[in-house]
Amino acid sequence: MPDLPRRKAEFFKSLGHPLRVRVLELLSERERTVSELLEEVEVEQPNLSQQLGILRRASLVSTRREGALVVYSLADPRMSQLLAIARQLLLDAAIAAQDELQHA
Amino acid sequence: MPDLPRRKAEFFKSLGHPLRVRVLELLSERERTVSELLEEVEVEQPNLSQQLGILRRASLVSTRREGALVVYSLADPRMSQLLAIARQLLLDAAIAAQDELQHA
DNA sequence: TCTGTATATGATCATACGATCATGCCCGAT
DNA sequence: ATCGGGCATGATCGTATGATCATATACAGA
Repeated sequence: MPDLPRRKAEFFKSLGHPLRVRVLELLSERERTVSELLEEVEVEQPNLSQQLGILRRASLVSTRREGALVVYSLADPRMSQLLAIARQLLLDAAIAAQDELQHA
Repeated sequence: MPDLPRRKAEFFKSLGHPLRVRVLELLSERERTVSELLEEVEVEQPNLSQQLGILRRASLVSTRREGALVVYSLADPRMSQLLAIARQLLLDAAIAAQDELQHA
């Protein structure tokens, strides 16, 4: 079990990109093929594929082939929880920032 | 509420560094002064301070001055939860990887 | 006010990351 | 067998990030 902080940082680093976060949120709803993802996320195909590769190598997502298509899904359902907590945290922080401004 | 995916990516990006993760985990236990942190984390002072600055600007930690010292603490207790989930996720992934090797 | 300790900031430089383009591979259909 | 769609990979290049060094600021005590 070597170097947990480092592994954890790798993990979070993989989450540190708007496109990758977007993909994970889409996959939180349901699994999708690459083409489906491609329709939702205004980027070029190689770019998406590159980012999917990063998520794959970080084991955040898993894939299976379905004929000519490749289906992506979350590797662990707790990823959804994690994203949800992050969302709440951010929303509350935003509200707090609002309040700051009000009282300034 | 502009650009939530982007903000979320910024958030995770802030977590994407071994030293910063380490600091957040130390702060999960209890608040600490910079010097206390410095004793635990084999890096030079300016380096630590730089990373603390990133955590501060991302509003992941808050600080207060105590005389000559500066005390750091988590800005939101849910950060601990989030780190805990990440830890579990990683541990399970590691175990799964082990099993793979066993059966290979 | 001067000094030392605690912490932060700026500059520099090497490395890592990501967008883009070109190309390669896999698969189903003809 | 070959052709076209669906996806992945490699190369290149601009930009962002982080380690390090030098220096600045804040504070306590003398």
